[in-house]
Amino acid sequence: MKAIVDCNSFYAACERLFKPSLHGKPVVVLSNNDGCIVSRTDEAKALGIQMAGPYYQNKKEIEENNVAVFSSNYHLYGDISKRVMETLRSFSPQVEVYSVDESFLDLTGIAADQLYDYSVFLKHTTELWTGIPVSIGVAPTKVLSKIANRLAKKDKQGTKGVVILQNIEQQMEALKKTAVEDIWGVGCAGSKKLRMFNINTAWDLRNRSEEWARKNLGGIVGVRLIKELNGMPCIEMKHPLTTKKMIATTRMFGKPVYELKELKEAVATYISRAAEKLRRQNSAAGSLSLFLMNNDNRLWNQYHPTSKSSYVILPSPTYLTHVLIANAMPLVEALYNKGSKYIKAGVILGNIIPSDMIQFNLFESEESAQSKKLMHIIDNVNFSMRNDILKFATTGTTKNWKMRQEKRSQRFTTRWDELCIVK
DNA sequence: TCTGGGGTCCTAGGACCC
DNA sequence: TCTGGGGTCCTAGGACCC
Repeated sequence: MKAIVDCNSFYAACERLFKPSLHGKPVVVLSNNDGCIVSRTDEAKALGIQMAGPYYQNKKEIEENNVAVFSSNYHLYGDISKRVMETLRSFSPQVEVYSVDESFLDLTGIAADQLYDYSVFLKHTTELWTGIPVSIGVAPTKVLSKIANRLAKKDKQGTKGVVILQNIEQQMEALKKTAVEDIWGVGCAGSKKLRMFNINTAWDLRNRSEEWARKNLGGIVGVRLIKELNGMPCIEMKHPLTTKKMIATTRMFGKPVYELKELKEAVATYISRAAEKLRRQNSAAGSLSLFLMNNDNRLWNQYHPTSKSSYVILPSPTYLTHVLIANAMPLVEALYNKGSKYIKAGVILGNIIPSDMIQFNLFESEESAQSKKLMHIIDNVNFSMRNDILKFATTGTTKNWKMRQEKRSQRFTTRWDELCIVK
């Protein structure tokens, strides 16, 4: 059996952790640039505040109801997430961290009649050790456990936050209660199609044949989904040490950018970030792609950005920040159009290989050994001091384009000077 | 005025090869 | 006049996830 453990309103819960006065009160957390609402407590949901809705559209509701608002504080959430995952690892030898706030656990070996008690104990321990409330779904497959989890979350009182789908009767009841759009793996396009076939619940879909799914539901993707709904595992637990196949850093600017110099600074900064992630997993990138997004074609106040992109295959895979920056700058120049109003940029590192598999070419100088040391020092200093104490000059010093985060809380757990003060 | 960021997987279609 | 079949690899783009 597989469990999915999902933190309830994770970002908002992290904020509450250090502001106990917010318990029982509505709280929302905003995306980068304070753009959208990305986390809401149950109290905020009850006020009708929509997930992923733009902040400014909900502002009135928020102010009238005294909703606490926070900008995203990724230092805090990342650190709390680690504590939660560490706790989960003491309950199962195989934990797959699926996202910042959820993990799959392999519960093979737990006796069927013990699953419920074990899950309840797991839930209580996690909440006791970390202060973050969680919901748990347990079932033979990942898709079914996601369905169980959703039901646990929806009815926290009735289920006590734990739902187990062991036998077919329990599964049938759960699937009948689940609309097709709420199935993990069925998105907007898929659900529209299913509704057209008069397939409205997960139970309806479960009873379709694999052949039908192959023809009408995206080939093998659909077949897998049907099997998983029928309790036959097709989506296996992922190995914890798998490395990323692409690494991206993309961001909206805090305010529009018109100058080439500023664009170059932003791109160089994003590359520094991406290269850090690359080195953290001991990889090198073989290609770099880059996009600039402008908002020149605004019609009737509509949000209609257009983006231009370009890429380069690197002469030899690398993890060196300055080499990546040097390769990217000509691309920025080529894409830049004077007079355009740029609102976003991004870099994506691809063709990723393990760094010890780099094949140096004939003309590689001894410089690379030096550079390797330099990267090591930069990463260590930046990791311990943070705030990019060491950086490349091309990343600029003014950063007019930096994102807005006007309501960010303290980084309570990762900075000495921002610790929580108890009177 | 104001609409996030970072990933994965799959498919179709083109280029190329023998 | 006649103009194959089968395979691989790569890229772009779509769909989906949190």
